[in-house]
Amino acid sequence: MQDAYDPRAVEREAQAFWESRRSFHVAEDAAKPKFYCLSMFPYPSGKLHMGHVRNYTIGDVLTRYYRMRGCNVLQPMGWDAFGLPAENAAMANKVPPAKWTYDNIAYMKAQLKSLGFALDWERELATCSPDYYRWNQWLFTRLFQKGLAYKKTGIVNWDPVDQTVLANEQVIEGRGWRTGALVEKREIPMYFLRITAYAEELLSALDQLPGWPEQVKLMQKNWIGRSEGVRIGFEYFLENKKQILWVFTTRADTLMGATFMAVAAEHPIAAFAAERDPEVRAFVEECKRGAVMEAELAQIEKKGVATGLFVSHPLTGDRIPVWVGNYVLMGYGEGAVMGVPAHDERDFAFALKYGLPIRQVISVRGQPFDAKHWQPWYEDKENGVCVNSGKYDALAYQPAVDAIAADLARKGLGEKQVQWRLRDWGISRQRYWGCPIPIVHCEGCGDVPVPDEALPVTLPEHLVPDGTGNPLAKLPQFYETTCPSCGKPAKRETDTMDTFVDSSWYFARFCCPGQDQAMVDSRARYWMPVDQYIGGIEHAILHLLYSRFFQRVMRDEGLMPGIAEPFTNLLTQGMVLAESYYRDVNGRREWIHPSEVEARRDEKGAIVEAKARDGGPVVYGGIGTMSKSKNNGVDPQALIDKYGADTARFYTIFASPPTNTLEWSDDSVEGSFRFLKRVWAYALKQRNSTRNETSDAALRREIHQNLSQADYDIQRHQFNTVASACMKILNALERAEAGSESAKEGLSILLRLLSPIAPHISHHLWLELQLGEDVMRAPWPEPDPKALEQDELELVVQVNGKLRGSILVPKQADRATIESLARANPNVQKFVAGQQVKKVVVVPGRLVNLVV
RNA sequence: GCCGGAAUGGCGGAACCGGUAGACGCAGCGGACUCAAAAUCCGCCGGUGGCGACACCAUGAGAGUUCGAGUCUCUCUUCCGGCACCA
Repeated sequence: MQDAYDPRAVEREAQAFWESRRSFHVAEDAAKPKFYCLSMFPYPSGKLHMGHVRNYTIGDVLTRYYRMRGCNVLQPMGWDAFGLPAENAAMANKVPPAKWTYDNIAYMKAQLKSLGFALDWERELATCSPDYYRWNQWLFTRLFQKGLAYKKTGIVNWDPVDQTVLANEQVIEGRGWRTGALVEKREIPMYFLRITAYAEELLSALDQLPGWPEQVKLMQKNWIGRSEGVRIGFEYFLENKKQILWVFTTRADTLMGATFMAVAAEHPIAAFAAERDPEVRAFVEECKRGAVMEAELAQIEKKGVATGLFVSHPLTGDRIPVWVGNYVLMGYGEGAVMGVPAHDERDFAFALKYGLPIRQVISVRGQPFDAKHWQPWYEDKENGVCVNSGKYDALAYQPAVDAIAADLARKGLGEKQVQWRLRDWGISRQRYWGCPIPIVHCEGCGDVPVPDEALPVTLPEHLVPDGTGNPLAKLPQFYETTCPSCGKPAKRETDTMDTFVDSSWYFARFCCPGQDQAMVDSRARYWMPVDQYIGGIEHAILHLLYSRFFQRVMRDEGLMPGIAEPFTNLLTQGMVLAESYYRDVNGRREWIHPSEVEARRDEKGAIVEAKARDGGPVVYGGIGTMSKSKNNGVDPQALIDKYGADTARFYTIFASPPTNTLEWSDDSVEGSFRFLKRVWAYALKQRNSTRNETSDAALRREIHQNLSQADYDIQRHQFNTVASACMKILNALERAEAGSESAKEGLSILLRLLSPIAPHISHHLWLELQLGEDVMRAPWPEPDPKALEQDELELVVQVNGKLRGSILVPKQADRATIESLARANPNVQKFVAGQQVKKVVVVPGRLVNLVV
């Protein structure tokens, strides 16, 4: 055994041991409980970043823990390999996205191996491989035939200079990222997946997911957004033909207060009015500029223009003006809303701005209406009753809604309706580096899905995009084809799928390596659902919702009968954050890596001034996620090279609990390395000491107390305190005599506790001290209840809730004994002196509180 | 703007159910070893007052519930994540 801890040698040796024994390979085994532990697969962006190291270390800790607990654990790894960054890199370096992606995969795979993760590499997959994406295509054609995939128009960001569709990320302050041109909205035909058909189930099933964080379930619930309301029709005449403008509202009780209508700029009424009225046309045009992001739309100034059209109120027949409003979303409800200024904050502001009438129809506690001191009565469904509403006066919320809905129904101008916020999932992307949508457009037959025997539609891998549209659309060899139905010349669809499609079912594919006849096979029914899924909180809504949707789609295709939910337990890892700095170069931000910046801070730690190493001043860009675009990523490779994988793993676990954000700090890594060196040194000391049979009760108590706590902590996924427990056990061992039987037991416990976090050093020392053959296969240590027993307990004594002393009491002491011991404490007497004790609170095993 | 989350020493964090606030570690300070440095080891380490025993203050701000609040309730502030074409 080497005197000094040499992580490189230890890690090379342990990894060779695992490799030679295929230690991480697993197969279906009916004799053991299965445990499918999955971390979100990475996008092969180039190198691993700290978020990956954190994510996969957490997964590996659980994998190794459950193995030691006797489970058959599957932990696979793959690559979410399609996506925009590959195209950007291609443009920058003139290299095809395929080559860039495969090179990155090779590099990152080597990095993952060097970190010693217990991954079954025999199941590796990449979503850009035809073996994988052909099943995207296969499933899509099934959904298309069922009507669960369909075509309609969708709105995209359009760069008028590059003549290309931009991702939201490529729109910077309303302008194209490469051209700087003002971005426009454009409607184009796209394919959609009918996720709304599953809205009800996706919502109600959240209640049966006890293993998911409440936070994530709530976010999904709000995203799906079920609301009950009334669909109301407002009649109008257009060229002497009766038409109906439909709106949806959750506050039908305020219908009598509707004084205007607002429609989205994309609404047919707006288009009609724009044809006749230049002012409306100009406004609609204005609405078309700018990006499509909801976050942006929600923050713009609320503006509108009157269309000159009027509708009639379905109950009173009053004439109501129709406006176009830039705050009305075409994608939600009917793309039109009724304006009730007195009882909606946004309508109120709109009415004040444009001088529209405000009519109070709900009253809370009889307060009179007063525009100057308007309160959001609207919110108060509990206490409000109808006023100024004719026959509905004095009705509360629900009776008013019921009565109004019934009256509307009688006229054919309304019905109760359930409305969802969730929209169907537009999957078409006008991009090259993605899974081709398997559709052929035929003049005679329309949109024809590619038949199974012609799948996959293979993506050519040699193209280099240039930023002006999809190169597939310029490649006749790709798009020129014949119709599968009639055989005549036809054009292949050149859009590719949203990469979220790829990641919505990869977990099932991991179960079925080598299967080339089907999307998944019976092995998926053994492994699925995933028992523990681990990934960033930023995926709380979209990725997880799409996966839940896909699992149901696969269930309904008969691929995995009865399995509705893909992930039984979910751990949402916090993000790894770092500071960022930039300087302005010709109006653009040039991001400077934090390691190149020296910052001056005030006494509270806030940054007051920052300078780049080359001397120029830089602007503090705030703390945020590590990202390429902000050039603030910390390369874990440097960490591994300097300290080894075990230190990198131990640090990420120890630095903070997994669900917290982790603010990167180089300083703290040193302590983790120091700890591992001390473990090494202690093991050496124990190996060289003379053995004896002594049992050390105090040492055993301390070790088993920490073990017991660590076991609880690992089960509740608070891994940072498991690492702390390892340190505490080592501290205890170092204080005690090294040759005793208890010290030997303590080291054996320490190495097993440490092995999921720092597996290489644990593996090495386990062998070196002849504690067993392979620590990975050793049983997880159990706390010994006998070691935890104590004859005397220390109780805290408080007077009026303030700590005044402590007492030592026998374990079996009764209340009276404890109370008299507490009163006898001198410091307690000082504070009780001369006052009457009104009450004594005794918390067994903890404290006594005297109330005076 | 909407939805979700977080806030505890100089820093990361601990405190499981409402019961000793600051475990464990980092940084810092003092010391040992050394010609010296690194490494290692020992000690101190929230603030104020006090020689000291100890006392008072302190968990983003303000209120409330309680014998007792970092933990529960309400209001607010700041920061982080998501908002449907980044993955």
